[in-house]
Amino acid sequence: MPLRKDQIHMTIIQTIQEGVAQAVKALYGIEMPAEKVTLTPTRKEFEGDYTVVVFPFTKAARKKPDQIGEELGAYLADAVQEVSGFNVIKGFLNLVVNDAYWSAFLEGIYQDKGYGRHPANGQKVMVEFSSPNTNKPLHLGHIRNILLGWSTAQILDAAGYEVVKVQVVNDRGIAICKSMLAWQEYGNGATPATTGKKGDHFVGSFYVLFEQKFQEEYKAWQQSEAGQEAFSQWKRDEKAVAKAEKAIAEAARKAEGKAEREGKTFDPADFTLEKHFFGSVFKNTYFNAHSALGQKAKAMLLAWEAGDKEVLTLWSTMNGWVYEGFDQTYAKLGVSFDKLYFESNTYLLGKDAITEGLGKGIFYQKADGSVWIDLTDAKLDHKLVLRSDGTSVYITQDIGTAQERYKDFGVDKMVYVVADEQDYHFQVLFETLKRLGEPYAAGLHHLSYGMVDLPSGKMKSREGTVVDADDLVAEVVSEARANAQERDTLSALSKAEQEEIISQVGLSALKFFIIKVQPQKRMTFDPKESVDMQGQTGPYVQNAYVRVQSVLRKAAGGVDFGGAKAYGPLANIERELIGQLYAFPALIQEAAESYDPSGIANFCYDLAKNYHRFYHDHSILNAESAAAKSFRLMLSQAVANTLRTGMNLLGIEMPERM
RNA sequence: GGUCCCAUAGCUCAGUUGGAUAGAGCACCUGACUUCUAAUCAGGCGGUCGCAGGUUCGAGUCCUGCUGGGAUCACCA
Repeated sequence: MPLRKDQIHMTIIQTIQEGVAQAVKALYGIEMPAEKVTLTPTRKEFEGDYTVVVFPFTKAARKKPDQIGEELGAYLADAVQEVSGFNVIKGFLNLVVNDAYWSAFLEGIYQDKGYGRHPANGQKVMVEFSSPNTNKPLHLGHIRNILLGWSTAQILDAAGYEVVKVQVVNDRGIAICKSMLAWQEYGNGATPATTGKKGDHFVGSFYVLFEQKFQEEYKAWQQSEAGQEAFSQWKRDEKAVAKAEKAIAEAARKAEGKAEREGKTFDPADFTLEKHFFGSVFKNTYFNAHSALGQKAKAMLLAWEAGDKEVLTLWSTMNGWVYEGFDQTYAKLGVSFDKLYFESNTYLLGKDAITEGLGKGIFYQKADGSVWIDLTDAKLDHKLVLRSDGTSVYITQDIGTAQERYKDFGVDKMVYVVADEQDYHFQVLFETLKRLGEPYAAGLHHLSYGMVDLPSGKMKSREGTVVDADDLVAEVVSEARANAQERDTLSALSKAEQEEIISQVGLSALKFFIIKVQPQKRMTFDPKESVDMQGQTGPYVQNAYVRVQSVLRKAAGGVDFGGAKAYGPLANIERELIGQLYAFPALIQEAAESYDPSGIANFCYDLAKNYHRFYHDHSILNAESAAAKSFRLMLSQAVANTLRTGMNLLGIEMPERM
């Protein structure tokens, strides 16, 4: 009788742990809870499935590890039905689980395409990701964000949560005004349609144009009397200069070290007081107080806030172009959202919460009218939540938006996928929401991730080293196309089917490359490696799945799983594969709890790797017996199901052939 | 100056609650397609797990200090 799935999963490890706890009590009089027994998967080079570490018992038992191992092993082999054998090596007790147990397990799951997924747990979670600004197209950094957000959402779904996927569109502010202004001044009425450009790229080009014009203006001003006067006036502030000199020396030291490591030239002329002053100290002041373009952009922002009709029309037109572009990119990446929050609707939210919190003494007001929260007892700082003129800041908005979302969906948890430069912001936000007594406060999580670097260093928009999302997708897909043409395995299919597969393969290379790295780590993105399709890559995993599909097709009419029971003994690689399948549901749970999809990616790779080896070493359709054939087909089917589920959790689709 | 993140092979990365001789891929070298798809498999080469202490039967993993890299500490978002 096949065991029920949920029964079979979590039990063998627990069964052994119980057995060990019982054994040490009977043999040595040691009382110990079963879950404290250290049980690890047996290393490949030894025989066995699970290993009991016996060192912890040496003291109480007053015996040598090897002897304890022998005694425990004998006890377990006798007392635990599933344990069919054991060996002791250097104080480690390796236990062999009998074939019948594994066969029954496999038979219980191989038909289940959703194997590994958990039943609904009644909880609701919101995942926020992507959240772009509308002034320029998506780039590589957004791709990491989107892939993390999407896969986390899929994983939470598989772990039993009801998931709501949202993004906040940062559609207002000075940035979009810059694009609008540049279009108004230099656009001559051009549109994405008249230029044949994708909408987000079109608008982004005007943002770049604004920055160019601004830089021209600023450079000229720096040489002017007013500019030099500002500089020399600042130089009289000894404290500021001393601080700047320190910062410059530090920056120069780092740049020099870096140049040396990478064999590049180091130019000390880049680290002068004047460059530092105009580059970082004074730039905002210039934009706000001196720049003609800055004045115009700010005037446009004010007009927008005042509801100026003409400005609003231009704003919604240009944002509309951007959304068309974003939608195409999202569609290509295969992601979607359940709800969009627009900053233009939410930027005024949160004030009520501040007023309310002020009444409760959670916030305090300074003489100038500004409102603050004191978080020093939470090892944070004092934080402004309302300006002295009564207007909101970023965090005010986030408080209001969180409340709004809770009203909309009543979620138990909220996950924010945002780069690690905002770690502090989210600490403050979550602590504040906690003090406000929000019902979801315990379920807040910032899925923080490291920046994406290029082999040449940081991406810098000013230096034009930003990797565009659309270009990147096009590149991996065209690489996949070239590979497919060379291999010529798809020629029997229609053009549309071929293109779909090519896109699936190319995207899997890109997605897998990014998602296999743990979120909190900075990662180096080498474009050359990202299009690799051999080795530890998405296509490698897809290929294992495709091999199964091919075998199943070839066995058509002759697929018979019925004889599997009679098969035995299992080969090591077969046991190993089943052991991996066995661990999958718990892995999903773990990935959900840690909000980290990278483990799923590495699992898929390991499973595919073992399957490739199995496939190479053992014939399936021409197996030595009918029983072996049935069993291996069953195993192949189960591996394919698991690979597909696992890769889908990463947002990667599996082709039937490639 | 305060706080946070990161450091494992030439490069990119894994490494379960602390467990055996620290693993993959790429690159480089050698071999395997008459055989279910070679986007594959097998073998070789490659390590002071940043440094120094500490806890432990046992430390890449936990604690402390240091070094290096990154971020952050706005009435910006």
